[in-house]
Amino acid sequence: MQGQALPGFRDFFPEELALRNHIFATWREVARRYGFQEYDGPPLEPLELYTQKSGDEIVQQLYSFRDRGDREVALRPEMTPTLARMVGARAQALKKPIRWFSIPQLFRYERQQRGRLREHFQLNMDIIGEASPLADAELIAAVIDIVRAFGFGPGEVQLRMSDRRVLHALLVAHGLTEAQLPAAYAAIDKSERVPREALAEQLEKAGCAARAIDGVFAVAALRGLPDVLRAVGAVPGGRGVADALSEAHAALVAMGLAAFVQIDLSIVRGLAYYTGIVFELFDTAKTLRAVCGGGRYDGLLKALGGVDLPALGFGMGDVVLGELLREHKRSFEAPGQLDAFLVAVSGDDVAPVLKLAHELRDRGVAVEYGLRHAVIRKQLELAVARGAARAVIVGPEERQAQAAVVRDLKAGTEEKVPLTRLLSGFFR
RNA sequence: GUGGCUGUAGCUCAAUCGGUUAGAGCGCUGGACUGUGGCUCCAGAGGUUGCGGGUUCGAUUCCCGUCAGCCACCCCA
Repeated sequence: MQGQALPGFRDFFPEELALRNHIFATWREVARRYGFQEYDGPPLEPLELYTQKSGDEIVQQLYSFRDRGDREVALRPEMTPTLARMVGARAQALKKPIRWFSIPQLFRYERQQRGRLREHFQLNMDIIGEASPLADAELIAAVIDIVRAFGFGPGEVQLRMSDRRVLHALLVAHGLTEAQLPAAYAAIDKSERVPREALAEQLEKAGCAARAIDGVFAVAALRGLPDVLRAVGAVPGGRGVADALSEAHAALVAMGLAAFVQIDLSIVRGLAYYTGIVFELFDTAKTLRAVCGGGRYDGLLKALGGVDLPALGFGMGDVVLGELLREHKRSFEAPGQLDAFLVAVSGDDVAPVLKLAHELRDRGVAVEYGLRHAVIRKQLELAVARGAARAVIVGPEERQAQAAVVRDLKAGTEEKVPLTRLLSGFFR
């Protein structure tokens, strides 16, 4: 063993890169359908870009170091600060709403687990400069269409959505103070995985009264728009706070995507900067981590020192998605298959095969041949192993006839084809 | 960063109570079938049993450390 890639980093063997490329191609295709433009930024950024608003504790999770120019730098853990800078630089000139996407490789220095490496690729789609809930619905629809494009239905994946404004109003109505809200959000976020007693204990430590704690669990248990609207309608200050959630949901219903969507107030999202609708996509078996998460972060661009524009976005990583695809055995057509493998019967046929191969390649046909002359059986073996659709056999008899024998390697049938036809239209 | 479980060939696994030369299937390479692949047969390559130390006459097996993977915590891209 010559050693391996660093912990949490991946080598991509051809089959694995084929899967990655398939994922990227699907992402780009859906982004194109939704009219998003692709952008990118540097993988290495100044450390302050991530510490200035997130606090120093995040440095623990960052892949950071001091470079030769004595600068504190970090491999990007997320794309949003870069996006904020780029948008800020041209905010005046860009027509709103801005619809951009990117597929950055992101880095995190933490112990790896399944679905969680130190590096991954993540589709980011963001809409900037639009406060309407239709923007939220637009992004959620894109998420759903991506998994649909991979062949998943509502029985396999579900998108769960909530709204920070609704959570805020309900929690305050239950007697929680602003200072207690982060603890409450954390408890709600974990309400499905962690026993209630343990969460109650943590809320007590945060200073929550017993009635408030019951309120937190009541809020976390709310499912479905009717129940949410009823809860909101019953509290003071609840008027209108669920309008955006209702409108976005109605838009998704209008698009015909209702079967994929659940209103679920246990969805919070960990990041503190979310200000409105938040959502996550899960496999229904719930054996994996969230496939995707996102939401509205209206104050973030300004906080990052940029322009004050409403914004929302989501991230979808290639690791969990890849596991989901593998788990459901979603196959795909491996690209780059050979159109033909040329076979030289005798040593005298090698030069004609080279000539034919190059002429075919000039015409865009994917062609390979044996790099050392061998018996026909060996050449055909290699042709099959390479996944060639056809073998083109050139021997003394065929050369005499200005033709070649084309063998269909799947069907096992053969036909004699004139060289002129091989070079014009037989393959493409 | 903390705790638990695991580690034998490229892959899936075997090896009696601690017993001497660590095996098998698949895959890979070569050969037989001599102008046609998948089948069959023959042969071969490939291992510091993750690594280091300890106990023992003897360690894949028992103990310690370390590294890596998995799981939980932390955290959530």
